[in-house]
Amino acid sequence: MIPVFEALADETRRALLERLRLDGPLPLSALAAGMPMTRQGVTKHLELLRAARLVRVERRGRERIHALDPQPLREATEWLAPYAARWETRIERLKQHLEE
Amino acid sequence: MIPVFEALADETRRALLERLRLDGPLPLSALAAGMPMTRQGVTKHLELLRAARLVRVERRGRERIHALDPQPLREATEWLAPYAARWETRIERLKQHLEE
DNA sequence: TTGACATGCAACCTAGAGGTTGCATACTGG
DNA sequence: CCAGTATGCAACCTCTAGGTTGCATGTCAA
Repeated sequence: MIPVFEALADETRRALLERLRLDGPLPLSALAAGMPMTRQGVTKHLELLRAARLVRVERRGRERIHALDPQPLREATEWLAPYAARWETRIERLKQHLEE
Repeated sequence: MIPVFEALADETRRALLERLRLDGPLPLSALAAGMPMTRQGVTKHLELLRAARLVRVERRGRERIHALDPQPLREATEWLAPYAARWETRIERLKQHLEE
């Protein structure tokens, strides 16, 4: 059980999550392409993201499709919420943004 | 320039931020008391939080008062916002499904 | 069937995070 | 002034995160 903030601490992992959010489910090879590291390096990051329940993996033929699961990010947002009260009336704008 | 998620990745640092949020500005000695580590250990974490602009330090006599600065947490919340849209729409879909 | 592609598995390397101990420095109150 | 409190500074230790290389396995396409 990897805490979500630990998973978010790494730039590579954040990039992977962004990629999955924008482009939808992808196989490892697609995720590894364009990354400044080896495929095996990306694999390790994906394993950690999976341990943090942020990605779900599903076999499809010889590929393994990785899909985003944003649910654990909710904990993170909820942890941050009380601090948001500190930076004051900006909350309203954020609320509106979230409701869109 | 420490990215904020890296600062949030450690349980001890999150505890320090919580403490500062709830109890207001505190000297190092007060923050170190009750922590399961040495004062110097706490110092290192506070230095990192300071590098991440999450705490401001101010000398007062022989004490150094540490105060929370929640501003950088806003970046974190904003980074998370688009993902929140995902679980919101999921909930909406679920609602609609249940209403059928 | 046979390459070629997608991935898994394991061993290995290295820098830095997270912690310690020991001592130095600075301020304060009586 | 002196003793105690608050903190800084530096060296050191250990473990693991983040990356590599090399090879094995499984699957598709012709």
